[in-house]
Amino acid sequence: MRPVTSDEAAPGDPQDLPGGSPARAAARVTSRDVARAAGVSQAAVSLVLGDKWRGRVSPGKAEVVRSVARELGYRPNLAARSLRTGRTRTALLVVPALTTEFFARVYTGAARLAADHDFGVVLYPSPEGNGVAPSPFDSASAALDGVIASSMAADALAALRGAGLPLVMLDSDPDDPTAAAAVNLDIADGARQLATHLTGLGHRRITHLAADVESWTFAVRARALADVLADVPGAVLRRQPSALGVDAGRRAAHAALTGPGPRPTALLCDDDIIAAGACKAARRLGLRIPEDVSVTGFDDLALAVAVEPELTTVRLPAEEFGEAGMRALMAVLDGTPVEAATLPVALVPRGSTAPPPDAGHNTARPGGR
Amino acid sequence: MRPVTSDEAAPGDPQDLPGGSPARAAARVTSRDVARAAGVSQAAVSLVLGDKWRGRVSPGKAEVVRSVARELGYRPNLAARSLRTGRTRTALLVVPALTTEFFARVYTGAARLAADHDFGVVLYPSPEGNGVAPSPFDSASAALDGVIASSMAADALAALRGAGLPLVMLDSDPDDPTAAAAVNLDIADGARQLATHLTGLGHRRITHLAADVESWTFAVRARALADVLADVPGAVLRRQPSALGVDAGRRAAHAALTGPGPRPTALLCDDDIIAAGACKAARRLGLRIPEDVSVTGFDDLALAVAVEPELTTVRLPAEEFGEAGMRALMAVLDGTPVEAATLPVALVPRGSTAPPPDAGHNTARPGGR
DNA sequence: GCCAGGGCGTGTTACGTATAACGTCTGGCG
DNA sequence: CGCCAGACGTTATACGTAACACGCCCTGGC
Repeated sequence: MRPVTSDEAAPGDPQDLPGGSPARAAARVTSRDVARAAGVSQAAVSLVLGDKWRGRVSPGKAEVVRSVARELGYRPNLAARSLRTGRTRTALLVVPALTTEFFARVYTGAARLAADHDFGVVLYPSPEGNGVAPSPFDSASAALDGVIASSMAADALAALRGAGLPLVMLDSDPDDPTAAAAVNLDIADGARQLATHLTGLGHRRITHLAADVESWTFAVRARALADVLADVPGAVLRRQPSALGVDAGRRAAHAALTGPGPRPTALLCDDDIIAAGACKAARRLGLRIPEDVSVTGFDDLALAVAVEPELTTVRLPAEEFGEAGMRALMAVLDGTPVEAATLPVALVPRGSTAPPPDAGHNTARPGGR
Repeated sequence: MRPVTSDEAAPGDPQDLPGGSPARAAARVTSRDVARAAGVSQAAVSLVLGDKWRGRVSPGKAEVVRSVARELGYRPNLAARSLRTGRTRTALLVVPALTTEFFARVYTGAARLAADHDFGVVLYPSPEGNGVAPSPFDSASAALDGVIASSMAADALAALRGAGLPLVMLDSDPDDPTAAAAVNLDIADGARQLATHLTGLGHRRITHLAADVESWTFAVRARALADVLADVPGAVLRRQPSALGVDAGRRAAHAALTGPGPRPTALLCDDDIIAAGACKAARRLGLRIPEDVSVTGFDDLALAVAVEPELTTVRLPAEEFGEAGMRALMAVLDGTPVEAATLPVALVPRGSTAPPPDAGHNTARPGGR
C-alpha cells in the first residue's frame, strides 16, 4: 500500500474550494502541480522557472508553464530549494543596535539591494554591553549565505570568523585581514573637514567629545582630528570621553565646559546625539550656541535638524553604505573579485558653528546681550 | 578530518586552509554524521536532539548523542527541517518604516521574545508612498509561519489576508476582523491624558497637528481629543494636517500659529518629530516655549529629550509592544486562544508645557519682553 | 543509407530531517 | 506459564526542488 501522494486527488478535481477545513492554510501548490496542469514533467517546470531552458524546452511549452504557474499562484518552496542547492539567498547583517537611526538606514539600503538579487536580510543586533551574546548561528534563521558586519559589533566577530562564511566588513580597520571584502566610509575625511571648518572659523581651543566605545570608526576620528590640529599653530585639542546618548553627551559637555583651564570655544562631538546633549549642557550654563560655543555632530541624523540651532555635522551616506556592503557581498558570492570601497562623506555646515567669541582677540563675555 | 568547531579555534591552527576549493564553506556535519560517531541511528539523533526521547532512547545513549553532537559542532540543517515539518520558525514583522525609532524598538522587543522561542524575525518595511510594493512573499525569506503587522502598513495588508497566515495586528481598528489576534497600545488614553493635561493647565485654544496618514493610530488620537475637549467649556479644538517629519511639522505649526483667528496656546502634535518641528516654527516666530505656546509630542523618542525644552509627551512602551505582539503570535501558533491585549501608556510631563500666557484672562501679547 | 548531433523532454536521484511503523527484549502480572 | 506493556531502537519514507543522465526524434552531411 503506497501512501497516496497528493497528485491523484481526483480526476475531475473540484477546484480550490476547501470548504471543510477552516483556518487551514491553503495547500501549497508545488512544482509538480504545475507540471501536471501544464502537461509536462516536474523537471521541465523547474527548468523553465529557473530560466535554464535555453535548448531544453520549446519556447511554446515554456510559455505555457509560466502562465500555468502564474495562474495557480505557484510559489517555490524555499526550504526545498535551499535543501537542494545548499544556498539560502539570505544574508546576515550584524549591527550594534537597531534603534540607532544610522544602522536602521544601513539596513534599509542593504535590504533594498538584496531584494534586487532576490536575497533576504536578517538582522543580528549584537547585544549592547550587558547581555551574553548568543552566537548569531544559534538563532533560528541561521541558514546564511554570507554576513555583513559592522566593526562596532566587535564581540560578535569572533563567532563569525570560525564559521567560514563569506564576510563583508563595514568600516573595519584596514589592517584587519579577516574579511573577504570591506566597505568603508571616509570617516577620516569627515573628521578632517570638521576640524578644518572649525579652525577656519578661528577656533583654537577645541574639545573632542569622544565616544568611549572601542571601535574603529571612533578611533579614526580622533586620529584625523589630531592630524589636522597639529598643523594649526596655537591649536589646542583636548579630549573628553563620553558614553553614547543624549544624557551622556550632556554630562561630558558639562565637564568639558566647566573644567580647569580656558573654556573650549568648540565642542566636536563623535555623533549627533552626543552633540545634542552638548547643546543642552551649554545652554544650561548660560552659553549661547554658536555665539559662545560652537558644537558639531557626526552622522547627520534626523535629530541634527530637529534641535536648535541645527547641527553642523558630517553627513554619512547610510543607505548607500548598506547598499555597497550588500553589493560587495553579492560580488563575493559570485566569485568576482571585489576591491575595498570607500564612500565619500560631506560636511554640512549649519547653525551650530560660528567664529569663536574671542575672534576679535578680546575675551569672551558669555551671556551678554 | 573533522571540521573544527569555533570552540577549539587555536591561534595557530592550520586547519582552515582548504587550498583546493576557495570560498567554499566547510562541509556541514549532518545528523547522520553524529549518528555514526555516536553509534546510533540517525533517527535516534533526531529524537534526542528534538527532545522527544522520553521512553525511546536510554538516558545514557541520549547523553552520548548530545555530547557527540556538541563535539562535532552539529547544527541542524534548517532547510531540511523546514521541508520536513512544514514550519520555518520565522515570523514576518511588517512595519511602515524602520528608520523611525519607534518601530526599530518594536522590532527589538519582538526579536527578543522570538529568540526565546527559537524563532527568527524578518522585516518587511512596507515601502513608504512612492515605491510599488512587492508582496512580502516575493521576498526571498518568504517562508513564514506567521505575520505581525502594524496597521500603519495598510497597503501591505491586502496581500497578507489572502495568504492565510496567522496574523497578529498591532494597533488595529478593533472593528477589523481579519486578524487572528490583536495587540494595542492605549493610544486613546494617551491622547486623553495629554488633552486633560493641557486643559488642566488652562489651555482652551488647542490646535491638533494631525498626521495626514490614514491609520488607526492617528485617527484614534483625534477622536479622543475631541471627546475630552467637548467636555471642557470654552475649549476650541482646531486641526492642522501635517505630513510626517521635522520639516513638515515646522510648516504645519507655522500655518497654525499664523492662521486667522486667535492664536492657539497649545500645539498638540501627533508625534515627537512633528512636535520638534513645531518648536522650531514657534521659535522662529519669536514665541517662547512654553511661556507663549505649549507643545506636546507623542511616542517619547530619544528626540523628546534632545530638543530644548524637553517635550511633554506620551511614552509608548515600544519594546513591550513588539514583545506582546510576538507573544500573541506564539500563542496563536500554539493554538491557545489569545484575547486582545491593550498596553497602558503614560503621560510624561516635561518642559514644553506650561499654563497659557492668557491665564490671567488677559489677551496674549506675543514676542513682548 | 547511416550516423552524428542538436532540439526537446523525462526519469531518477539526493539534499538532511522528522516521524510513523515496525521490531526486539525484559520483567511483571494474571 | 503465557503474554502484554513498556523501554529501547532501527528502518523506511516523504517533504519539494534542482540537476544529472539518459532517451527519442528529426535533420543534414558524407
